[in-house]
Amino acid sequence: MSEYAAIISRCSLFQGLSEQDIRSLAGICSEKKIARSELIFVEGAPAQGFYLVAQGQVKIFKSNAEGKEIILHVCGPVESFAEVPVFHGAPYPASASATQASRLLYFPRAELAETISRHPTLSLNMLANLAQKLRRFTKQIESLALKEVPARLASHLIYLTENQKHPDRVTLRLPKGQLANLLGTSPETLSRVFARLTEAGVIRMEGKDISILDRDELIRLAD
Amino acid sequence: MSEYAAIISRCSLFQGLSEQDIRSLAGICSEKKIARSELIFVEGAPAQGFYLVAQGQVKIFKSNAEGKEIILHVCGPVESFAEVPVFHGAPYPASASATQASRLLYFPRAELAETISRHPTLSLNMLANLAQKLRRFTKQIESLALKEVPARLASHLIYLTENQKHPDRVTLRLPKGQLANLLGTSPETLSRVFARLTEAGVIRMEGKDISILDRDELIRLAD
DNA sequence: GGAGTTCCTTGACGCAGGTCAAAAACCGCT
DNA sequence: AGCGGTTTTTGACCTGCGTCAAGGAACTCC
Repeated sequence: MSEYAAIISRCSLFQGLSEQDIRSLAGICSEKKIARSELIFVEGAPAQGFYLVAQGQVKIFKSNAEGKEIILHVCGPVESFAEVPVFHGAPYPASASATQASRLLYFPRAELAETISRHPTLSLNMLANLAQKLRRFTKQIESLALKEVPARLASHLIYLTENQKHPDRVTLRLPKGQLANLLGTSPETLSRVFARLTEAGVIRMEGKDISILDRDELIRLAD
Repeated sequence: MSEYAAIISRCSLFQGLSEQDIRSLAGICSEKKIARSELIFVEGAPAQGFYLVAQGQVKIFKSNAEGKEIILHVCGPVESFAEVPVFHGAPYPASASATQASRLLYFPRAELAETISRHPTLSLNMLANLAQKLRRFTKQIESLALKEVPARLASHLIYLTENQKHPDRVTLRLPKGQLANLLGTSPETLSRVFARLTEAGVIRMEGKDISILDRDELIRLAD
């Protein structure tokens, strides 16, 4: 099995496809190497396909004229992004750039369309995938509109501990400044909130490694 | 053609289906009458199907313990909501209630699954539909995180004028207090911002009817 | 080892907007 | 027309957090 096929077969989008289908997808896609902090596409650019992260990490974000940015999503290996524009010729609704040097697989829209229509499984996977993203956005909107920064941070920390071996220890996969953008706040404010949580004995920080000392309190803070 | 079939055939989800399919869908669904401000479902409740608005208006929202709420979406006639849970047994991610007395068509998940898998067109419609909603959420997140209230209101007003006959006149379909929830602010703040815009000669208000006097300025304010 | 970079923290300050309270306008009903 | 209920407006007050500025800390590259 080719390396591309191996990556593709591990992506949730393509679960349940035959080995032959995977091979044909591997034939369709092309590889892109992206340097750290390089732009992959900008909001408003015409969209011709979607991406799958093979290695590295990518952020999807919006920014305004003053350079303030909000991160919508962070994608690691075997996650896909920019599927949305595939379904109506519209331009990308947000920008993407690499937070680490990355290797991506790119699937052009045109070649993909045929595969999708031939495979009900694939449509259903994509539906589940989009539905999942909608849920996450829902949570993010709720956070921004209804919670203040300490609650947002608390629920993010709890979220990070979920689906993970050790329940009381997390490692941030993002620099703190970027985490601030993800939570819709400023680095300064985030730093202060971290300090307060440490002060209160709820967490302990060593660089990007965080220990949860009082999970119950964290849950209470998250609302 | 039955009344249900007529409504179903006007919904974007079901475009391109045969008349016979529409009839079979009409057979699947059931009608629910909902009084103004009645709850349709609450966040966290198990989800067994999705809805289509036949008459009236429904809001999808989240609220926290203190009763603060953020409106995620407002649906009018021939719009569908709560499609997301159809694709994974998960509970509703938000609550829904009627902002006006409404009649809804309800499609149970189980009966629907069969129809979906039989109709690639339907999957593609749903994909387009979900993609559309993702775009809207993207905008909402951007608004909340990157813009202040006047900019949010300005872009909402501009949005309302789009897809509409008269470009300089809009009628709010929501009470102002609810609009505040949609924009992620309080009725008091919204009222003040409206007053400032009127003062500045950008708009004129007569109850729920708003005239745009200076569209360019509104666009500038929206960022 | 020193000189940039990039990232993080801390302090001081100001303001957008949330909250509380009360008045005013509006609405459907009888 | 008048009444009880919502909805909207206005004023006064207060606070969370964004911003500016400056100092550390950690990492990379000669």
